Amino acid sequence: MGNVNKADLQPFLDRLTSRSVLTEDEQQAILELPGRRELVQSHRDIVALGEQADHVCLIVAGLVARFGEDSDGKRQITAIYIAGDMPDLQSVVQPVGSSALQALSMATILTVPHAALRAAAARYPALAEAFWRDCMVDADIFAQWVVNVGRRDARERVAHLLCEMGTRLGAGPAAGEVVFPFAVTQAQLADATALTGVHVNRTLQSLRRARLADVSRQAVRIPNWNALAAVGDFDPGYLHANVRPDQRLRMVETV
Amino acid sequence: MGNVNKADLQPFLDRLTSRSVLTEDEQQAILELPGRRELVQSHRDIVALGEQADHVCLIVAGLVARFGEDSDGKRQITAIYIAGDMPDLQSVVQPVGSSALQALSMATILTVPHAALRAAAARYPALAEAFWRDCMVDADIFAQWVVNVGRRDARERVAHLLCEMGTRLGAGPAAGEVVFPFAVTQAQLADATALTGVHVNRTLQSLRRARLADVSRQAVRIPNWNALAAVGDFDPGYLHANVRPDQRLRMVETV
DNA sequence: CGCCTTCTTGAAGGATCTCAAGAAGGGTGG
DNA sequence: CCACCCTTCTTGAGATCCTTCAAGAAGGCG
Repeated sequence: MGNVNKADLQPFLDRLTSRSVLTEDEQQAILELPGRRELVQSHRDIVALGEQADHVCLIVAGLVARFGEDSDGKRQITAIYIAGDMPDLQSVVQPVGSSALQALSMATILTVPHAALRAAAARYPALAEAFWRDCMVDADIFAQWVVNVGRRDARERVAHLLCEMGTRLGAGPAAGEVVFPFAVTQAQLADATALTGVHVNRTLQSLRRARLADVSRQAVRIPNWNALAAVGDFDPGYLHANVRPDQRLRMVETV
Repeated sequence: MGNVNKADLQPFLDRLTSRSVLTEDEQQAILELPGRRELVQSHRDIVALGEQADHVCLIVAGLVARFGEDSDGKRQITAIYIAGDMPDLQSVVQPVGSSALQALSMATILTVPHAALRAAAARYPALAEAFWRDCMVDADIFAQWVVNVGRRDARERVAHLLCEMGTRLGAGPAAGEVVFPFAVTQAQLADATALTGVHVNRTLQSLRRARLADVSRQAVRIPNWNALAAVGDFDPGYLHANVRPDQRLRMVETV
């Protein structure tokens, strides 16, 4: 489906440099990663359950989710990934995963060989560090997701999820109205919040009536960010987004 | 209090080498890590919420949990750590965490300076790799925890948790009766399973009546491991425990 | 135009929570 | 060694949030 384009890798590099300090050379090494562009249809597996991979995928466009599954087929989304994310970066170091990756909507991905990432990490320890750090942010999000699903009621859960996605997509927080694209079905929201589709529907209606959030098939409109964040008990710290430049990290020396 | 003992570090090294291939020198570097032994009372914070740490903690004995908290004070355990675990290893690369670490029972820990771990990782890239890998196993456990809390009912949830802890503590799976020490209160089980203490109590009674598990304040007795695993829909793959020696991983070259 | 997915609504049932209070257990000091 | 206290465990009854089941409406795409 076509070869890699530097523009495809830029969002991933931006993601890394938003939290880690990288030299010019190190940044260049990221932009020069090889990869193959692919188009994935909605509901199609990108990584199947238990599959042993020799490449990772970088999301260029669209939404991708990590799925866990109960034996009686009840699905649970454990993470949602957006453009610039490398959802299975951990497979570089742990090739057999225990969950599946599936496109939530039509998505464009870039597959990058493990070998290339390992070579880059071996050449530049700061890249290994940045990779590790990025994975730990994902782990923080997992932990927060447990709290969300475990300790909040339907309305709070949905509100929290909308705030998380709005923040990660760079739309919030903001004083006025916030609108961001978020093309998921109510059934997918149900899989993410551990509710049923029916109850997600009623919850979205309730949020809309309360003028807290208006979720359509294409986008989310949040008239008052702070009000929704209060309902969802949302504290963005765990996302490690919007890190101030002087707080970006680098432990290793420059080679 | 008191100084580090090599015997304290051995379980951590065993944990690392159970999944990663390390040379003699690398193993020695782990065993020579400096640290301070400390005793932590039950219910005491080891790492407070949002605290910036300059050291990690290694559990020598006892149980430690990662806590998330709702704004109205409802607590949720997002992970339980046992002897040999380094619950905040990720802080080496991400020093400000977004959750607290608290002792579930009286625990002995070893505090190890970040500087020492960073030096070891810089000297031996295979150690950095092993650290990263270990963190990713924890992340896999988080993801599974989301499924557990999100998609299983009370009985399944408790059964799954018991199987997970039994497996991690090296007691299961086994054909006959399995007994392992697990000193938690019902309130703590409730925090872990996202139930109330009252309902955990009734659920434990139900498991006991069904001869599936007998949970006391000190230990867990599982008369029939496979039966409990079936109830809890437990598939141990995500724990990456009991990895065959030939499946242990090393990506980097030896220095 | 017709089909298939997604959304919407109603009604009934159930799993879990909340509130309340008493029993049991473990440790401490007199 | 007993008395006391505080934590933990246990039990009951009523309330509630969410699910399940069912069916029709709306929306998108060939």
